[in-house]
Amino acid sequence: MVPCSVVGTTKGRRPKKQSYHHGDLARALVGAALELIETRGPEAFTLREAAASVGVTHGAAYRHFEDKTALLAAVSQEGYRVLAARLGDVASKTKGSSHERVRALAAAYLDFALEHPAQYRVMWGPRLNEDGRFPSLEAAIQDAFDVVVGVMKRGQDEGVFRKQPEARELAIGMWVTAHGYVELVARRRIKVKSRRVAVEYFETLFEPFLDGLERR
Amino acid sequence: MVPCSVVGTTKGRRPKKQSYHHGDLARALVGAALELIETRGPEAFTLREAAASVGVTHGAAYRHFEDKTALLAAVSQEGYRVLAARLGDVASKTKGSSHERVRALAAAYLDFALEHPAQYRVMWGPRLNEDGRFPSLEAAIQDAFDVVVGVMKRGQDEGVFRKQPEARELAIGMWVTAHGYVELVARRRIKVKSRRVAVEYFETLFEPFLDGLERR
DNA sequence: TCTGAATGTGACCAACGGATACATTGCGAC
DNA sequence: GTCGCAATGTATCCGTTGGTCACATTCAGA
Repeated sequence: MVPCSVVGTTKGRRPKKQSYHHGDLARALVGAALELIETRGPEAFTLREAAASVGVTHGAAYRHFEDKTALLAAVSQEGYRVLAARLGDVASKTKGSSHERVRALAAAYLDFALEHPAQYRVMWGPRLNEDGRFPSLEAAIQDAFDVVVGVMKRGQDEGVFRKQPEARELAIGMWVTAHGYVELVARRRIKVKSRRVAVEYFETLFEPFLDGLERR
Repeated sequence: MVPCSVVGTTKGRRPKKQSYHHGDLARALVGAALELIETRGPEAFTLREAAASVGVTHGAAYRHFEDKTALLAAVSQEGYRVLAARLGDVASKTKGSSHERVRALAAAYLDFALEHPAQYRVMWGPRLNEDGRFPSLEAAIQDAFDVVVGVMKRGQDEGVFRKQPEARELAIGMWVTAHGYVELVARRRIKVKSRRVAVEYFETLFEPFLDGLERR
């Protein structure tokens, strides 16, 4: 499997057509799409260019993706998969108080979003799940979200966080804040010099929310 | 001026070509664009259709807008103009404490965003101000933002809100929260039955932030 | 009234997303 | 092994879109 190219290894080099069949075109297309989106922006992204960049006619893409939107959904899903993995890592490896865990979680979220701004925009982009298309994308989003809910729940179980509202609501509050902040930074409404500064500035904004988490 | 149609009066009826020149095509196009965007979504919006809907060739649009993006920028600017007006209204007319004024401001923001979800998406859409195009759009955004800063400043002057961080930062915190919330609602990550419920739910999420505003 | 600037038209272009008929290939049944 | 079919990729076509340009029409000021 995966003879020619894998996600992240699609750097420019066209596999020079060693065989009629590609091997794992679906994955290669997602990789190419990711690269194009990150370099030229989601708006400029075209199916044809993605196909060409892996050495294949644009028609071939339709064997693996129903439409352009479906390919974008795959890119989005891949993003949520990586995000969930990172969040899960942070959640399990962070020692210390639940407060610190939440802070680390937020930092990981910001890091991901600011490292891959274009992909992040796809992940929040056009209505990808209109009428329940792409249930696997929906699941990937849920996975990422569940990590946050888990951390909140743990904080409650340890008696550090308040028990009302429920962990789910606390997680939503955090998501609202982090995402809103990312958007304002990405759209240059908040100007920060570096990613590190962005995270630091966020933490001061985030402090009231953290205080609000405290057990009453 | 404005002989044929004005923003908001472009309902379907084609002005049946009474004259070769339209009169105020720029405004009419923005109105038509708004209507199309709100009905079919920003992605499906086309310049040609907007031009056709006001009874004009698509080429004519280019006499008034450099590009499709420029037309979208105008739609966005119109949105910020209305938003700023509404916020200004609420800010000046709300009696009571500064807390209540901030709450009312947030409610007005949410109302606007949830009333015009598609336009709101354009307002946060593709990178419209890349490299400082559309300075007037930038100004419109600033106007809306300044209303919020003003309310925060007033709260500080009255000694109700803390003086650190500055009013500007407080306003940003509020913007982050409100916008993040709008996005989660619009993308159905937060499910609410009605706009009223959406605003109510927001206020519970928003409470910690309001508490954090308190003078120390 | 005449004339140039502003505005709208119509034809044209390249690129895109999508569909379809056809070519090539891998793989399981025999 | 080889045979046949399903999977995959190709070539070509189509309608639509954003954008340009030469030309037509109109308006307004001298």
